[in-house]
This record gives sequence, structure tokens and C-alpha cells, in this order.
Amino acid sequence: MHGNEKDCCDMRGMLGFLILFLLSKKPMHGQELATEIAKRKEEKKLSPGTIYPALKSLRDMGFISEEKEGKTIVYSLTARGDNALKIAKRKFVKTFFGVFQD
Amino acid sequence: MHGNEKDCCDMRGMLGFLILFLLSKKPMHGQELATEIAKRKEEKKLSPGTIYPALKSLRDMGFISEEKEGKTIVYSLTARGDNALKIAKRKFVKTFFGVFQD
DNA sequence: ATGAATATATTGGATATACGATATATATAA
DNA sequence: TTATATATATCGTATATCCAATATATTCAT
Repeated sequence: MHGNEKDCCDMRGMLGFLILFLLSKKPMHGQELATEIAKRKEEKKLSPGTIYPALKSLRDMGFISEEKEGKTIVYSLTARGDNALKIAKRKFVKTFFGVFQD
Repeated sequence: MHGNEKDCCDMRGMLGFLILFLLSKKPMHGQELATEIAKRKEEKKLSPGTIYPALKSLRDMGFISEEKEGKTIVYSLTARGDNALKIAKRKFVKTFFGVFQD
């Protein structure tokens, strides 16, 4: 914990979840994801050292698949990934129940 | 990341946020918090080595205050803590916008 | 007063997220 | 073809969350 009001939570450990969620909306490539996440978190764009290892990890677990498209690699959720997201989402919603009211 | 579907996210870094949120609903003591969080996460109760350092950290930042009540110490949000929660909540909601639909 | 149960607290360590720096590859422009 | 820009990838490291084990304190029952 850092001691500054903005970051009483740094969302460590939520990156994989967030990526799965975003890919469930729309297949994207790495930089697109980094940009979208930065916008949501109102922070500067995720560095390559953050986004690519995260993608690699999700790929190794079979949660996402990649398809080369010219210069970029487009990632999509696999069936396994979709299932993992569903489970994680249920848990997430239950854990933070009430945070979204008022 | 662990490789198991339940834990594509481990919510590291969200503990402080969750504690602030729960205390904003109702002042509680340490064990009460540990129990409530376990129930929400559907996991076993947080160990003392998790909950007390987290409380100490929030206290050091001036986000919570304590009041001894018999055997227990009841924690409440301070004005500073309430403000920190408000800011963190805004960011949290924006980051995870859409996760709660459908 | 003694013992059991519960709450609080600290310490050491495993874990893995995330970043900065750096390297490589591909595509488009000139 | 050469240069530039962009995307992907890896490595080393700082960070700090979280847990297990352990210690201390307080209350309540007997």
C-alpha cells in the first residue's frame, strides 16, 4: 500500500481478469488492450513488460488464442477462457457486492 | 497467475479497498472483517498475518481509527478514509465498467 | 486464581504482479 | 532499398500482498 488516496488499492492480480473480460467483448491485440486498460484506469499505458507476460500467461493456461493479422496478433477468448471468466466474474461480483450501488 | 480457473485473478491489492468499503457500511473489529471477507470471497478466513498488517497500514495512512471495546478493537473510517474510499470507488467502477451487467 | 477461548500483533518468507530497459520483427513510407 | 514507426517479446528487479507460525493480551467460566 502506498499511502496516497488514489491508490489505496493497486489492483494487482486483477490484470488477467480484466484482460479476459475485455477480450470477451471484442478480440484485440496487445497494444489495443494496453490502451483500453489505461483509459479505464486513468493511468498511463501499460508497459510491454506488463501486458505481454500477462497475455503469455493467459495463453499458456489456454484461456486465450492468438491469430496473426499482418503486424499484429489478435487475441480471442477460448471456450476455456470464457468459462474461466464466467467463474471469476461470479466470484468478483459476490466479493464486491454493494460497491456499485449509490 | 496459477493456472486454475477459479483464480485467474487473486485480488491482490484489493484488500485495503475492500476493508475501507466494509468499514464504510459498519464499524467492525479485525476478526469480524476477516470473516466477512472470507464469506464474500468464498474462501477460508483471512489469517491474522493478512488482516492485521492491512489494518495497520490503513491506520498509518490515517484512513481508519480504532476504539478499544472490551476484548476487541473496533475500526471506523476517518474522514480521510471516507474520502480515499470515494476516490478509489470511482476509479474501481470506471475500471470494471461493464463487468456487472448481464 | 486458573484455564480456555478469542482477539490482536509480529515476523519471515513465498509468490507473482508490474515496470523499465532492451531486443526483435514486421509493415509502411520515402 | 533504406529508414521509420509500431507491435511483440524477454529479462532483471522492486514491490508488497498474503500466509503460516508464533507470541501476547484480554475476557469469561469454573
